[in-house]
Amino acid sequence: MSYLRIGDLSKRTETNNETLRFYESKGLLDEPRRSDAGYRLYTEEAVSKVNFIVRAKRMGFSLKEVAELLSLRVDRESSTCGDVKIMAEQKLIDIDKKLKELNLMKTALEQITEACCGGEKSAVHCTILNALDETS
Amino acid sequence: MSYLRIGDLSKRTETNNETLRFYESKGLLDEPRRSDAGYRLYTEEAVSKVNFIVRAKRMGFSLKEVAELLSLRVDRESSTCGDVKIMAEQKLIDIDKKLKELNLMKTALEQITEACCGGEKSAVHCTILNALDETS
DNA sequence: ATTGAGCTTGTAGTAGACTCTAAGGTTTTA
DNA sequence: TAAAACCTTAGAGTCTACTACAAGCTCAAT
Repeated sequence: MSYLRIGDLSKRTETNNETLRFYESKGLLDEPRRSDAGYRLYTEEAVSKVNFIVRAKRMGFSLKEVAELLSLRVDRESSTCGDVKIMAEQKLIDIDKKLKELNLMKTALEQITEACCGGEKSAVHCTILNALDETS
Repeated sequence: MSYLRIGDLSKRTETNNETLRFYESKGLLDEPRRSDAGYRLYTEEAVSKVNFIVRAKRMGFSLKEVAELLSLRVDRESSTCGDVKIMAEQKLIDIDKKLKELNLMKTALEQITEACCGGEKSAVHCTILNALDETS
């Protein structure tokens, strides 16, 4: 099929051309193939990769952490297991922590919407902090 | 009971004095009572509030968004329901989205650790992007 | 009473992550 | 074929969120 130019890639990934070049300069994206004129030519793989970066950033991971996540690569033959496993497990711990905290916030927000209009709760004042207190 | 000085508060909240003053300057923290000498005197409520800020930031919310979350306040009497409810529901949508994405990442990471050492999968190369592909 | 830890304000500096501009070459479309 | 839309690099500028002084006051402990 046909290649993607930087503008095509940015349109499909909630980014823009400058950001994509910036990610490349930071090593998050591989240097792509170039056309004769020097235009960057991307494959579909780049779309997945950029979308992953965008999502991971939204989760609160820094670009450095995103780079680490992307670098997790198990090669069965070269058996680089040790390091990869330790790192993946650490990231799993981070993610579980985020999941717990998000779930708490969710419960708190649900209590607020409930307290708001016609809920059972008779809260005179309901804030997210009150709601969290009642949650824990 | 006794008050908390800024150092006490920072020690209990994964922050430091400068950051707390910065948050105050940005309106995330109310201006606290002052001692005769002008020292900031905090209550236990401030501990909850700062801890909430720290957690929400870790979830990828910007300070602006954290301020919005903190401002969600239902007063039964003044019934400011409409706005609060709309905003809380929007934040719930954001949080659900983050939860979904985190869970996907979690599954992917688990596949990587599994592919790593002795798992059933016969992946020659396993990266987080491959794992995510197989997940979806 | 004095030393050291802790607090004050104000201002400047930094790191991370973009974002924009300039000057110019390329490709597409009317 | 010429305008409009797209691409290039290099470098400067911006925004967010701190972080680090400087100069000085206060509090607790020896």
